Amino acid sequence: MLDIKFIKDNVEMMKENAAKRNVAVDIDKVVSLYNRKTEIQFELDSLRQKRNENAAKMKGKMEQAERNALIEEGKDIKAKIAALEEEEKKVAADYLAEAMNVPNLTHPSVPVGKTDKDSQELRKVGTIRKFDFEPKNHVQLGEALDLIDFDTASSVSGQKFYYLKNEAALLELALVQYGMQKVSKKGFKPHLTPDIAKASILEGIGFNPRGEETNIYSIENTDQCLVGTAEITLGGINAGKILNESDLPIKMVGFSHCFRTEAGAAGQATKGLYRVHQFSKVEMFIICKPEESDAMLETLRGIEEEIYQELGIPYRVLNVSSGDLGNPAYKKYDLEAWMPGRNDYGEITSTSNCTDYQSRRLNIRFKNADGKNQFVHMLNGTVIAVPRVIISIMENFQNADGSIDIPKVLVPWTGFDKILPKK
RNA sequence: GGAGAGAUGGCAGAGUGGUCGAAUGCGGCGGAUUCGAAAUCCGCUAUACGGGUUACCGUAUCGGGGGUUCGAAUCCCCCUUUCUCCGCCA
Repeated sequence: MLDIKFIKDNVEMMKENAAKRNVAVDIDKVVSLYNRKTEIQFELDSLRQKRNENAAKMKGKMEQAERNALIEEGKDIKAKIAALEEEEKKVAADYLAEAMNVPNLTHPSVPVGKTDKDSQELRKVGTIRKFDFEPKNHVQLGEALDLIDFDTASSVSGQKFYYLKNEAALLELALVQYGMQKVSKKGFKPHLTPDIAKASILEGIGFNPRGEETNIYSIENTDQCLVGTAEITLGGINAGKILNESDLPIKMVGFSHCFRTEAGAAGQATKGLYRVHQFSKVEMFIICKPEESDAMLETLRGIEEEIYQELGIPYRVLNVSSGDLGNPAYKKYDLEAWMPGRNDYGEITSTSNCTDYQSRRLNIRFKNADGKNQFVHMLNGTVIAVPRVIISIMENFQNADGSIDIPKVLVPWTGFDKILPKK
């Protein structure tokens, strides 16, 4: 959601922006619905003023005939208000439905393009290993080392679920510990978050919890959903609040399970742990003043890079193209890790500056130096998306004898430095 | 899951149909007093939207939604949520 006044004043620019981002939205319709809504509100206000004045006249004692006349007038006003309110409701709903589809503005440095292929590679970090043996992918390794069980999970839970077993189970916990410790030492307050949130919060963050295209599991007979990311519950913490300027920036790091229906996603590119219905994730979230958000995005990207350098996983940094940003993001960086099983890079983190797009929907503001309430800027970034990091570790650090090396920084949390072949 | 009691401004807390955007206290801001401070006294002290675009005016908001009424913080219905007690449970 953007400031409607800004949209009204920049109709052409908003149309170009939506086109650039591959978003079908009727800007003219948004503006005309808003104008009609304002007209109706003005009429309603005048009618209500009349009603209030009419009622005020009846406060004291008066002739019954005079009172009856006023009551008749009041009834007449009441009917007019009711009719207009009906129309207002309809127009307001239509307006909101269309306005919600307007994407955020786009940072000037974002490469224009339709898909992820148009994203700009900023740099590659780390050395891609040349194997002197035939490397296995993580599915093969997982089976050989008794680390991952897809078959049992599919009979117990359904396809695209998995059991992590033995060292892999401990590796998940180690990654979560490592991520939470690492980032909380940088001033991010650690949170364990609910895995369920209300649909209204999902919408505020920019997810669409309903409809055929949705990637969200909803809970039958409630207005609650399984979260797709802790971004939802971390962002929801301050919904409706007016924050003090001195409290900003607010930096949080949260752990949650993430649930995604992944409707229609299947095939070789998403096999194994790469795209699953449930996974664990550590996520950063920042609420800050508007002028700080550009720099905060670089901070988040920097932390992500530091982590993958420490883990020793080769990666590249992408400046995500306009068509692949999603509605809330103003600018987004993805880190893609080298995954030998794909013989390609695969997305491992994503950090976005959503400016005031989410804060408008969630109504999160701060009182600025002039005493005015201003919308905050909100950003998020992945620390550890557990299954994809496990893929990267298993595939990059496998040895000819079938064992897998554990990155040094994780050893304090795993308690072992190697996963050995089972007898 | 059952029973009961609540939800009012930054906080505490009055208010059971029109004189209530809301008493009073605390807190906050400004001023008086003082060499200065404390104490005391006086005044001000919610948000959003819309119109004048300055000192103003209007509308809405007393947990949320719906209803009754000429008129609702106040009456009715539904929901949410908090507390207390009981049950169940890791």
